[in-house]
Amino acid sequence: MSLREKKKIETKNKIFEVSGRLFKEKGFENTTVDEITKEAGIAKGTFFNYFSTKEALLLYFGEKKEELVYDLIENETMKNIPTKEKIKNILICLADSCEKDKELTKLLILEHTKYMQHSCLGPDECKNSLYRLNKLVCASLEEGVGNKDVKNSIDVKMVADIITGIHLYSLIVWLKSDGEISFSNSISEKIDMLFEGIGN
Amino acid sequence: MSLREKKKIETKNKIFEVSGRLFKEKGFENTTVDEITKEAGIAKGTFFNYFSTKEALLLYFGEKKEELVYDLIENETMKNIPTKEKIKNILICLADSCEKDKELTKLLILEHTKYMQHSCLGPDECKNSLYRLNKLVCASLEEGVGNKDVKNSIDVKMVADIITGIHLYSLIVWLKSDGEISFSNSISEKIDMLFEGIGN
DNA sequence: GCCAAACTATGACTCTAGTCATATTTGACC
DNA sequence: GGTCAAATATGACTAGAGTCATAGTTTGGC
Repeated sequence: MSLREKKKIETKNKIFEVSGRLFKEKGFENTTVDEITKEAGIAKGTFFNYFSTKEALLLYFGEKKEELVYDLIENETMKNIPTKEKIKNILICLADSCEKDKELTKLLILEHTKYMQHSCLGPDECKNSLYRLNKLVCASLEEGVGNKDVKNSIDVKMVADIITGIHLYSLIVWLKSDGEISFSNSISEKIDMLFEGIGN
Repeated sequence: MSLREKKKIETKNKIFEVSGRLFKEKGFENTTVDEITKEAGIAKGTFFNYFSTKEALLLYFGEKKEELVYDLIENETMKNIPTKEKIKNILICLADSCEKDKELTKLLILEHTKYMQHSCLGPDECKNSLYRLNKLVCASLEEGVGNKDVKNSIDVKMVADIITGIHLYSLIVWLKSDGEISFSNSISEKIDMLFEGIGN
């Protein structure tokens, strides 16, 4: 590795490390790019050579976090268990990961909502965690139709959308709550309802 | 009405009118508060006497829009029809309203997400359209349990959350699409699935 | 009509994200 | 180890949201 490459990685890590500390200390909004660069010992302009906006840095934190959780989820999808359990497990993995850092989760939801609108990326290229979840659920459901765990009359994509929606709104309710609700518990019960139906 | 009150209403309307035109012409982001105030013939500081932030103005547009749609929805809730149909109708009303101005809907989703996090308002005081929907659906479901349209073993609040989630994610998918999808159609099918269940 | 208090308008100012022309550093080649 | 081009760093600068001390207006009581 060349000196140039080494320095680049070092600087990016320095920004990541310093900003992580500052965000925890004073929150994302109350930390300025000026502070980050001063603490990191670089010029302000340099920051923007590494992250196109302050929000892009936040998304980078999100990516790092997702790398971890999607490894766990990958594992779950391999298992040979009933479809309902598999989908529950996927959602619980995600929920657990969110529960580990509520503040970051809040900020990321906001950023993802923002980028959802501005980016011209279709659902497929988009790195957004929701789309990723949607595709995983879709795959599990297709498997479920094959296994006869799931009615074969349904439109798999539509059900994946329902489940993604359940995840998203449960997340929002949990974020708004003061910690008395468990995100993963509430998700699990909702999936049961969807499988069994609510009508008489 | 005193002169003072009259002037206040006049100024607020002027801001509303001018900004509505500018937002349509060049979009929300590309319109500055400076431009709005110049066109409206007031000083910049005055703007902030009426709307605490530029985003608050956007939320005001949202409120005006919601006033209209919630009148229609109110009507639907009065009708004596099967619970499933009633809930579908509520969601379709909302969807139709969103479909009338996609750009505004996009911006409002973002603002609501933002305010969801900052405001310390609980679900009850919050004007957020999602919470309002949630409560309406909750009421219809309770009625449905009474009518035996809906299983009485279910947790009504939880099902209302599922339905709100379906609405939210369908909205997001529709916003991202290039108009080929109909928001209200997709919602309707999803509600059928929830009532019938997807499991075998 | 006059006055003080309450309310409203004003625009210069601050704060911060993001830009960009310029300066510095690095690496490849001779 | 000198030279050039590409990559990277720099910080003065711009733009736009939001603040606030001050100036101006309205009102109600006398």
